[in-house]
Amino acid sequence: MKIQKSTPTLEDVARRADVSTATVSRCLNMPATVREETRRRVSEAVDALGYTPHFGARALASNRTNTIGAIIPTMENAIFARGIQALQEALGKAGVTLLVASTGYDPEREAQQIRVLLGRGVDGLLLIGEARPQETYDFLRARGVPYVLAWSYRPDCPHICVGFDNRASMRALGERVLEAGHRNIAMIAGITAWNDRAVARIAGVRDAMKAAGLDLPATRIIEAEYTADAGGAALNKFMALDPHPTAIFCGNDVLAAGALREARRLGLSVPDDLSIVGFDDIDLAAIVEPQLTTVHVPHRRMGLTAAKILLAIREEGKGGKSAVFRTEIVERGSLAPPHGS
Amino acid sequence: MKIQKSTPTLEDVARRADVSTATVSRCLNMPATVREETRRRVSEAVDALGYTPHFGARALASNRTNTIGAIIPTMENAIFARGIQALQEALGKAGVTLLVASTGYDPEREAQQIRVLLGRGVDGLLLIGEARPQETYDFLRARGVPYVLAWSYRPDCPHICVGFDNRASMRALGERVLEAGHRNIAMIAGITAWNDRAVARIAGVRDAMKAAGLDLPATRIIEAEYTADAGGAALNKFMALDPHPTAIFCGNDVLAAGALREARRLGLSVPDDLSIVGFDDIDLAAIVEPQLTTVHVPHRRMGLTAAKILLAIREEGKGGKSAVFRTEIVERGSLAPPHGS
DNA sequence: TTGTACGCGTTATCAG
DNA sequence: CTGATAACGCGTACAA
Repeated sequence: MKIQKSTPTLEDVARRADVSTATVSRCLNMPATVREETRRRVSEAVDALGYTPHFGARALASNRTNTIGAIIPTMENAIFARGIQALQEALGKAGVTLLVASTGYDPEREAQQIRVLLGRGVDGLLLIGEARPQETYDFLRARGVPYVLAWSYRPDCPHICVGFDNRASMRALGERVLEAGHRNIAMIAGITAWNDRAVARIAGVRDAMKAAGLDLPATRIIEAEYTADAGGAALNKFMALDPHPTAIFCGNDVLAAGALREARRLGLSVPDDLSIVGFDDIDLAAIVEPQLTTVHVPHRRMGLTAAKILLAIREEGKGGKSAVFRTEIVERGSLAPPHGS
Repeated sequence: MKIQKSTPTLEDVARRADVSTATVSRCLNMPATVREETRRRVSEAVDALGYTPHFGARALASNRTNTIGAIIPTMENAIFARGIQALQEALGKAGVTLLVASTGYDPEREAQQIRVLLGRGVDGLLLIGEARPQETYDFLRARGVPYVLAWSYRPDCPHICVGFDNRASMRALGERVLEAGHRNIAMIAGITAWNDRAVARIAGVRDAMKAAGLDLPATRIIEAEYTADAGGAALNKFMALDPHPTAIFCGNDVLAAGALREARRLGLSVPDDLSIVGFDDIDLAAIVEPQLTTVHVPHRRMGLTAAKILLAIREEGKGGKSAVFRTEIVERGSLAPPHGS
């Protein structure tokens, strides 16, 4: 008596069902082409043995993995977490597995992760944003991997994108702030290196100001990591100015929440002494006090749409159309006209 | 002239470096056994071609995947996001890829995801908490997959765990609340079905109360999804009671933040009219106003330790020891003695 | 130190 | 409808 310790293989199943391995394989992949009776015998053997196909072998032989890869800056950001979760759900329903990797906003690590995922034979790739070294794009193209850029969209982008126009969105918010009467403005931006969303959001603010004949000099912009603490520290510097800004744009809601907290610590009242606006409309935006005026982005819908596009590309080999989402401004309590206007 | 469209293989590299495929393979896996000069030529060819080993082939030949799977309830929860991120970083440094799947708190989907990951040949598995059907454990054992339970620990747990004692932690917080003088208490708990953390946290509150000769009847507990809105709704119900509770325990910080917001909406002052305490100490806890008194849990360190254990198990085949973390109470502004004490 | 050759579990292409 | 059998890309004894 020998104990079957190792995982059962196709051959084990074939032997038990008294057919060839080819037939078993067909039962699993194209059941329609197998006689009813045979199929029954096979599937009986399959679950008697608790057989599971070996993924690696299957990938090797078929050159297909039913796998999509997503490479994001970090999981510790609610916006990616939500979107990726939605992506995963949609993919899962189609029988496709999602592999997630993160880069810490480092383009080199992104390139490396792309290799890893390609090595794992992903059928397609989701990347965040457009900013990355040309070599990375070259590599992608050389390999012929379908990829989609998410969370970012601009007119004339030469790639398949599913996202929204960060610049135009921020410009719209900028106009709203200017309409309220603010003229002394500053911005706590995200780190712009290899982050086109951060860059675009700055440009959006500048667009709005330029249209009003104003300027946003570099000295009025502080780049900060996407943490509440960094947002608070930046706010502190701005408030040391005299006169200090009456309105502060933040690269995202986390920065804005941090700025808000720091303002309170300084004894300032928001929005009476100072207006603060964010971006993304994550849950946090409606939890802090006052609630944040911000730009609402449909993260989950973007994840869903990305899934659709990725699946379509995978099926039809090529093609795939970009998808743009509209954002909208959510007015809450953190924005008001400046004093004396 | 033919364009190399398909992925380069070991053989391509070998040809280009003018060595055998075996040597290339060795360069990649046991560099020490290859002459310096040869190694140089090979690695040159490798990145000239942008070669990446084919995962499936490697898994097939070596019967090893360098892959660990993690199955979590959801990515949309900061505590898992942080822990998983840390896990991934630590695993990545060891050259191991992390596969993440999520279940939406559904044990059936968990069982299914386990199957999927096993099919992909993961060398080990990280699961959240201890509560799952016995069949799932049986299956795991039958397959001989090493697994670790995380975010949860209790004395006498028969599995390898890396976590903290939810019950004792919440009991400690409960004692603090009772010390402050509260006697009229309620709890907004997480959904307890298949969630031993939620169950343990309730038990912890009860332990503390029982020790003080008090009782927490089921009518003083509302189970809510881990969202701010659900927390707010639950708080609303409790405040309709007369007399209403003076202190409210929350299953986690998100529930607490939601309760806090709702309290403000009702015109209540926290902590003057009502004390609210949370659990987890996520960033949010220090952002809301007043800041939350809560239980600090070292999520990142747990992820790191889980990685270590998983890697060790993978290396040594079996074994592996549980790791317990101490939590600590963080006193902030949301807890104060009740009125008139 | 390096090369040869076989096998890993599956799919796909043929004949039957 | 089913069965041989040749890939698929890599790791690893075994030889040299």
